Amino acid sequence: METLHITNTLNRKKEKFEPLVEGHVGLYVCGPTVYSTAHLGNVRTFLSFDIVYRYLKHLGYKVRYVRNITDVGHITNSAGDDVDSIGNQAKLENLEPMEIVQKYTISFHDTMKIFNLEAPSIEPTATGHIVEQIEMVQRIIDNGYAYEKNGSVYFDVPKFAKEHSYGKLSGRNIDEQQDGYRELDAQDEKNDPRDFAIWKGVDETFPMRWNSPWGEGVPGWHLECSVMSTKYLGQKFDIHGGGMDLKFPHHDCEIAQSIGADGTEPVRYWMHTNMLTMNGQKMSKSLGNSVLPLELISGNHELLEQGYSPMTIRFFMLQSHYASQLDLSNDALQAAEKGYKRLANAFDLLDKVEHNGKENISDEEEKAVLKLIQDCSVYMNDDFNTAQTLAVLFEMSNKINAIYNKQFDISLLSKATFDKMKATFAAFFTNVLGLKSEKSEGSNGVTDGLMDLILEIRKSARENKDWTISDKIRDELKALNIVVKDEKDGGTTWTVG
RNA sequence: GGUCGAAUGGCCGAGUGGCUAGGCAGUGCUCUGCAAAAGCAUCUACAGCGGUUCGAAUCCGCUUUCGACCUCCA
Repeated sequence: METLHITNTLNRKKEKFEPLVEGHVGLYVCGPTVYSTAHLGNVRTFLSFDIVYRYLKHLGYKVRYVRNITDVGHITNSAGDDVDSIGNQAKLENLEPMEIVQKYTISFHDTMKIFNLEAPSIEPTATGHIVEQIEMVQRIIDNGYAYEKNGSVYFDVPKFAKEHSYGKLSGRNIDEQQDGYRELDAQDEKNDPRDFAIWKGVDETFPMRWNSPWGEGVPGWHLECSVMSTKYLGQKFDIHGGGMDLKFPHHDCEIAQSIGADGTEPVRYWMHTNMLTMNGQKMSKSLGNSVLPLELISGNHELLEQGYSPMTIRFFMLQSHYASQLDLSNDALQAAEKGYKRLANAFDLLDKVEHNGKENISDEEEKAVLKLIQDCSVYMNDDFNTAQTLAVLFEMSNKINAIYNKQFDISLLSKATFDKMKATFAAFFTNVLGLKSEKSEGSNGVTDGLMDLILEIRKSARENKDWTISDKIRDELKALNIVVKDEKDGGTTWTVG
């Protein structure tokens, strides 16, 4: 594929991507609710959109990437009681709601950084856009798609559905939804069980609340995304993403709200990432099978045999397509760890291999490498196929390794092609896939100096064919997790891990 | 019950109507003082049953199994 194609979950078809404004892309992703630590499933979704963001930029687009922070606890009805997730957590931790928000926002940012995710261009908060949310509620009321009851405002789904399509993202038929709903609670004031709150009146027992034309309350869950995407990207914008589990009701409601308020279908390309599973089941807090990023890195979790580095985890996730379910398991992670190391090792060699200037070009080899170079883009253009792109990088690493170890005659390639392969490998490894070498993190000036000294001593031992000493040094270092490699040309390298 | 999506070799995972994805593990060879790494070669596949087709793991139907959403979730 010469140009980027994206699977649009609105129609489940792979479509050619053409931005609204040439050269610019507006990207909105539903961010986290900051009332607890993000788990790995959350990381997977944001990682998937990190790739989208990075690749769009790689293609030369100017991207405005908006990812919100939900810092208003949505009011949910649990066992007849209204509960606000952030307020609830604040009570548990004996903190102010905004302290909870601050604590978990920082934690979220730290986690994103650990996995080398780029920060979005704008990270707006729900609490920072209360005014705009009230205004949007008013527009929806003015347009006749919402009604006020006892200080709350509800979106009138049946009325909207008569004039527009409702539930098309999730493929839901409005008329068939009646049965699936629970019996109305006695205090439920909606006209129809399918209606949803866009403003929810609360009393003084809720610490987070704002004044509005309908009394004190909090904005509805779905509203903030509609408001902030409209504010920063416009009434109509290019890409809206999120986890599959947000398709319904969250995203279907967003569409309804935008049309209800401004008469505009807001999103041109919807993207949904699939779930990370653990033992075949969706990872979620309520199921109690979630793994926290730091637990996976340290290995400190009852289901884990060992810890895995952040880049191993990133690589592991990139080996599958974002739209497929991915199951977390020790076997898969261990395989990923070795695979990542192999690729990272080739990346580290890029600086050490140079073309010798002699060209005795083989058409076949030249063509094969040129195809690899092109394939990186071809596969990324095909709905961000990171798995295939990694496969191409592995093929390039074969070449790079072979050249480095003099198992392949570099003169069979032109200097131009060879240099292009190096540049492509580096660009896709670091900029597009967001991987980096973790090697250097175990060393510093002192270790480097010590290692030089030790290896110098070992070198003289080897020159004297004193294998006892040289092997002892190698074995003892190995016990310290330092791997020593003797290379063909007589040199010796070392790595941690 | 409704909606949607899966089922690929020992494991993980891409994927297209005809052309060996890739990684991990295994086997053989080369290189090497020995290792390690690396390179080359090689072995295990497309849930089952029908259908469409010159040709299907890929399209269609049925069966079985599994998952997601329908309540907060990325």
